[in-house]
Amino acid sequence: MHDPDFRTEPAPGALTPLAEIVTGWFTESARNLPWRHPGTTAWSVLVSEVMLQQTPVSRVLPVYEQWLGRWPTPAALAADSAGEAVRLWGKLGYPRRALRLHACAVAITRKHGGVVPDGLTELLSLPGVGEYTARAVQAFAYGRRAAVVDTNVRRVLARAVGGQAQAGPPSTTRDLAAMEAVLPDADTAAALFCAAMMELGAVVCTSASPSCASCPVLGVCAWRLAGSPAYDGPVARPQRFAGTDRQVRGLLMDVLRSAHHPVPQSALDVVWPVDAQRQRAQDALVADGLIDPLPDGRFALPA
DNA sequence: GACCCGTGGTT
DNA sequence: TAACCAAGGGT
Repeated sequence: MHDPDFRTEPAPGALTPLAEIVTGWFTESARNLPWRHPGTTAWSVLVSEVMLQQTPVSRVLPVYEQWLGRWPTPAALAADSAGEAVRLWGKLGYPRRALRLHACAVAITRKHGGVVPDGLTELLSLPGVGEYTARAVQAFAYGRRAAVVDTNVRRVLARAVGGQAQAGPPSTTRDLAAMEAVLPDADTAAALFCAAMMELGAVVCTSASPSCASCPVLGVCAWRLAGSPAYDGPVARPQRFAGTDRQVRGLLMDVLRSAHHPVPQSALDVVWPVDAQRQRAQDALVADGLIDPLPDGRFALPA
């Protein structure tokens, strides 16, 4: 079978209108972010991607600079302690990411000759590197064609292509297929498109109140062309924070980060009045490897 | 798929 | 002010 009208068949290697517009816009107006600078290493891309997981750019920037200033290579971080990685992580949140990034540095140093791998399987085997981060490294560090799908890309695809106000529940299979369908064929064009889609979602096609009036994709957006119908899909239930174990864990870690020496149990006990919950959180942090119980009964960041 | 894991700015 | 939101990953 073939298309009876050859003129509707895009030329091999040609970009879709969406890709054409988004990449053109990105080339003109991309934010100036340090991990996009020329000379950025694969390691610095990996560090930035992990830090940016669930954390806004503005809060990542200072910590990113500190981390790479101190640990410019995986070997440099691997030679330091996990506790220092956690301490310099500061208040970025989800400190297990710091622990995993340190474990990444060790694995890269020992198993990959100090070079961040570029294969999907090798990347996915690294601690803290999932479907998003692995492909982000392939695309942004190595310029490879990879379907990079984060929350921004999911939202832009849902609107511009799917005609929906919001993205449905995440599904790696569906999400990757949706991105593959519009991803340019060539390596460089594909990587640029991924970055452009993320940027559009982060800056223009935002979650709550998108700036459609200034959107470069307005003319081809399926959602706008459909009259901006309201979202009718499933609604995720909100997650609380106040009073949860996560808050208690955060308070405990703040004590350990601030103290530059081991602390006694009493220093941890003062952060939360509910003994059972505080103890549960503390035990979980020990199990996670974020707190190191010393033989003398005191506690410290991991060695 | 559901749930857990931090933190702080914005609405 | 409570809820929402931010370049996800692991179990």
